[in-house]
Amino acid sequence: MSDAYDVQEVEARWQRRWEDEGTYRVDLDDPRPASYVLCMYPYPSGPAHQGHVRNYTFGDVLVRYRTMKGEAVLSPFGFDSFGLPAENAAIKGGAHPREYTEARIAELKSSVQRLGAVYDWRRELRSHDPDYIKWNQVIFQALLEHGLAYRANAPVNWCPGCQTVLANEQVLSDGTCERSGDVVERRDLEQWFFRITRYAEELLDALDALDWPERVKTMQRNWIGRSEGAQFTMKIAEHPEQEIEVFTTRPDTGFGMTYAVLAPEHPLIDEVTTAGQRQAVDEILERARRSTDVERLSSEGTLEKRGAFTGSHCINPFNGQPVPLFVADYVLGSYGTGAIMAVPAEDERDWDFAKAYGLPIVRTVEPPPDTPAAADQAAYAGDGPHINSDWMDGLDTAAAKQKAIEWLEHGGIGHRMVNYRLRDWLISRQRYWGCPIPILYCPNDGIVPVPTEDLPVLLPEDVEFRPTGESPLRYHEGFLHATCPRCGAPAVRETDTMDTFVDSSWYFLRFADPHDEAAPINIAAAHKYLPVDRYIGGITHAILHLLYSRFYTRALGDMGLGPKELREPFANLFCQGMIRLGGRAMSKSRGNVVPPGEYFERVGADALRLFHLFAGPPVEDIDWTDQADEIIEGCSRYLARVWRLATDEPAAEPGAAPAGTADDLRRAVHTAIAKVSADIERYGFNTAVASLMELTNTIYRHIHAGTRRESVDEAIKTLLELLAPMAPHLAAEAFERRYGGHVHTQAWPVADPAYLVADQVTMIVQVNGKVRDRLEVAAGITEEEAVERALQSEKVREQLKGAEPRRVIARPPKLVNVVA
RNA sequence: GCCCGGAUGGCGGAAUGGUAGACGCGGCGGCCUCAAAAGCCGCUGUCCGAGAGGGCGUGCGGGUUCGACUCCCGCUCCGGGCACCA
Repeated sequence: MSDAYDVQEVEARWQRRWEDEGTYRVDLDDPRPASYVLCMYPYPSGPAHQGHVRNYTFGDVLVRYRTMKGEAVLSPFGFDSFGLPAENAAIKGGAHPREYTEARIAELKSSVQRLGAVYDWRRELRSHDPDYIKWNQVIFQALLEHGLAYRANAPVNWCPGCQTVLANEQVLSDGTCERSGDVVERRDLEQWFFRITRYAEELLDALDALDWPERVKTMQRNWIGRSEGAQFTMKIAEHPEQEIEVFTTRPDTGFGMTYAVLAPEHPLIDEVTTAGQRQAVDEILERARRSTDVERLSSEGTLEKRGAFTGSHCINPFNGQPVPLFVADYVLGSYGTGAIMAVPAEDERDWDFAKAYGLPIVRTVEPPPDTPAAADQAAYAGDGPHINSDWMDGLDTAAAKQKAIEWLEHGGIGHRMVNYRLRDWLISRQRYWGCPIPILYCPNDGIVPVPTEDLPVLLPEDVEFRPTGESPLRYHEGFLHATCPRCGAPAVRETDTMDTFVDSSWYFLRFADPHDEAAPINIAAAHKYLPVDRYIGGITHAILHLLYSRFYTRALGDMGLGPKELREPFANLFCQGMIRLGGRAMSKSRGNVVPPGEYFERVGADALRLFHLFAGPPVEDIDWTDQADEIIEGCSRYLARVWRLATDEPAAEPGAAPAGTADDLRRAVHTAIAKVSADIERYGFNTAVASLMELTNTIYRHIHAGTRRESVDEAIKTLLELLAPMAPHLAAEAFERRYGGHVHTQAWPVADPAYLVADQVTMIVQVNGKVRDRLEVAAGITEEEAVERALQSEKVREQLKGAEPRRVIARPPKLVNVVA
């Protein structure tokens, strides 16, 4: 009888041992090849839920696997500890955000450790720590110095629920806040921005080479939204001294411009509006101001109310004709030049608008016959021969574009232009629980950065949270008042804090040397570990965090604060599927979490880990159904089966002859090594676990069949090694008891190709593509032999009924197909 | 509307164009036991058949191929992303 496996005792003991022995600590002078496996650092919302468990299990498998492969794996952990929930708790009368957050961190850290996931805890990092705040602020000032941070007045997204402005990336396409779900309002405010647009082109171009999920790359491409075209100026007929600038992707359709449109935010509106049109224009401006983005972007509603003639005209440079100048809210002030040439024949929106206002439509591209466009029922935006276009007539779209741009350039009217949808990153937040923006406002000197030696600017502790939701910093006299470091005058401190995505945009660089006192990033250390080799997290961060981090990595490198040649922070990205319960993503805010605690107690961390690895392909979402508990039981049963195998089976006789080289068991072992290794590399954890189960079944079958003890012993040893990354505690305990030594410091087994091929194989014999017989043949069977054996088969002869086969396809030794 | 994913037993899911359903869950049967639990062994897509065996079968309709879950064309449904960005 095997000793009972005391899950609680064994798991706690090994966890302590890995920590005490520093098994997973790495240092700069480590001679092993360095690598970096990282799970996205979490917002500490309390004890782990199954989503965390799944994420950290995947990461831990890779850390342990790569360690056994002989790498020095950097595996750090930290907490994205600033953020709104802590402040909301305080507003509701709870504890101070710091106490609240630190209590949640303790809970999460404890459940992560209980899972048996291994980290170099010396490197633990929390974004609300004074040290991290300081370096966050140092970076902010470097960005300011390099013109990458600036303050500007802009129409911004204001979330009434969160009582703060949001970045564009935090507003969903239906115009609601991604966090609170409230409808976002537009406000004109002075805010801090990071100039991410300076990197738009590079951020887009570099995507191609990244080993990331294609859909994440596509989402980023869409978000950056590059479009190529031309920008040119048009004279205003009634105001010859003024001109407007427009951007178009279709300069080839210039002869079809029958009107032009200014965005309601355009600075020239006042000047070009005639007295007679003043009222109509003002109504549009008023409407646009009042509108939320949702309404403004909605394609619903009558177009008649969405635009107005300004009374002025501009001159179409292509044909010299005056065309009416409108103002309409379908043109955005924040994209391109805030003004467009309108070509209704080749643009759907312009078509609708022209129809609504009775404006002329001139085709410049011949629509294909038998289309709504050919019947003058719709715009045609496709390719085709140009018409009504003088010197572009007959050209296709690409050639016409090229010629039009050259024409604009020669005439000094305009030039080639690339525009991006991406806007600068608005980082100000009117909240308390975030990193203070280290800026003073001086009546004499204006915007003055807090001197580096005065950093960090920390949050005052003695604050009062108002039920109005306003930031308490605005009312904290001690925080608010300061002295201008330049002129000594009384100055006022910036009370906005930074978006928490600023914190998460560089933490992975800080992890390389999180206690460096000289700089935010230790460049030598960062150079050694980065880019991250395996970055694992949810798809929810496809745009926000991952785009900002790519920007920050570049900006830091260019400013000399990070490795200059490091452009991409995450060489490989893996987005695990989420866990759903009741049809919705499992999350604390939805209140449908299944805490892992009871599983730790009942079956242990290993069984829960195995469940997450086995339940389905890691990229896919999984439903936490009633079956989950049964499968977890099954995983627990499987581990018990391995335990009995390791503790009941007699070990090999000392000095006995090595296991036979030709036996099936050894072949099964090496097949499993190859399969499990390849599966771990490609995140195929579910099939890796299946192969381990298969190997276990095979070992039992061999024991019952009386296979030599030495072969069985060898197989069990390899099984435990392969299992070690997935069920680290049981594998370690069983291995130590049976073989002595620490399984996690063993070398990862290597498959010997000699054992991957059997000498006898089952050959499939088909007649007309249907399996009719299976024959045992030598692996090296020749084509002629294979065909002969197949034709001799009783089953085949029955099927053929004496007829001669018309054709025989042989793929020895796997298959022969007889075509009758 | 546009762009991606996906659809396989009762369930989760496996399958470089070559035995569909690995592995597991659930179910059924057997062994062990006084009995149960645990464990071990076997069966488990579906229909016909006592059996041997055979028919059908990877969302639907076509096609390519000796051979298609896999490739191509056209749909249906589900999930996700984008959607006045000129």
